[in-house]
Amino acid sequence: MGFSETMKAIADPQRREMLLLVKKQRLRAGEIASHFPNLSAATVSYHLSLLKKASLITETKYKNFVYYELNGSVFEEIILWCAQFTGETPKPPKPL
Amino acid sequence: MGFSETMKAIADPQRREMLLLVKKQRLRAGEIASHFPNLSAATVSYHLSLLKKASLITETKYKNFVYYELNGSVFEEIILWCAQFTGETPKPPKPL
DNA sequence: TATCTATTTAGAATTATTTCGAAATAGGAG
DNA sequence: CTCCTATTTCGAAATAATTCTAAATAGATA
Repeated sequence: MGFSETMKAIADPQRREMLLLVKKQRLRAGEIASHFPNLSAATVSYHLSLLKKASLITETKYKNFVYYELNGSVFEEIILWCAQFTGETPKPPKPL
Repeated sequence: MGFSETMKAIADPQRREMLLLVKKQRLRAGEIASHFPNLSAATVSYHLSLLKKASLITETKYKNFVYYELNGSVFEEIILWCAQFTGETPKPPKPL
């Protein structure tokens, strides 16, 4: 997926919370959903599908469970993109 | 502003293009708008206001012009946030 | 096979974002 | 003071994102 979709996925605080959950350990969809008592399982599934489309997580099916885990490599691309905006010539503020 | 607003601001490709423009040099709102022939000046002003609320750019008023320039420091915060998801224990994929 | 559990998909309602044209603001020029 | 230029704000229309319930899917178990 493209950079826009990745950033959009990360822009949502509930999806960021999901990333933190699967960072610690591989989890089933239902275990993730149970961390969000105010969301339906269908809504959590929707958010997970966005994270998966953005390659931020991967899924593995086993028995009738779906396991999700983090894919850390995409974050390195984001870091590279951000780095072009940091540190470059501290630019003394010239008068207009 | 919060992290969500910052990421949401960056998630839009037109706003990212604006960031690249003001990275090179401080520009007036009208100069930025002229890089987007398919957008009205009002729309560009709206996007710039989002970037400003996210502290990704700063504005300076002089005569009846408004100058925008990049604020690189926010990108360092994004990099720090992303770094927590990279490199941590390459995690051999265990069987389920 | 019939049924149960885990999860996703479909469809609809709600809310948020993007965009425009028109009007408002602000400062400079005549 | 009056007009002009640069930019933003307002209000409305179009588009996209989020959420739900209900139905569908898939695999396990009795």
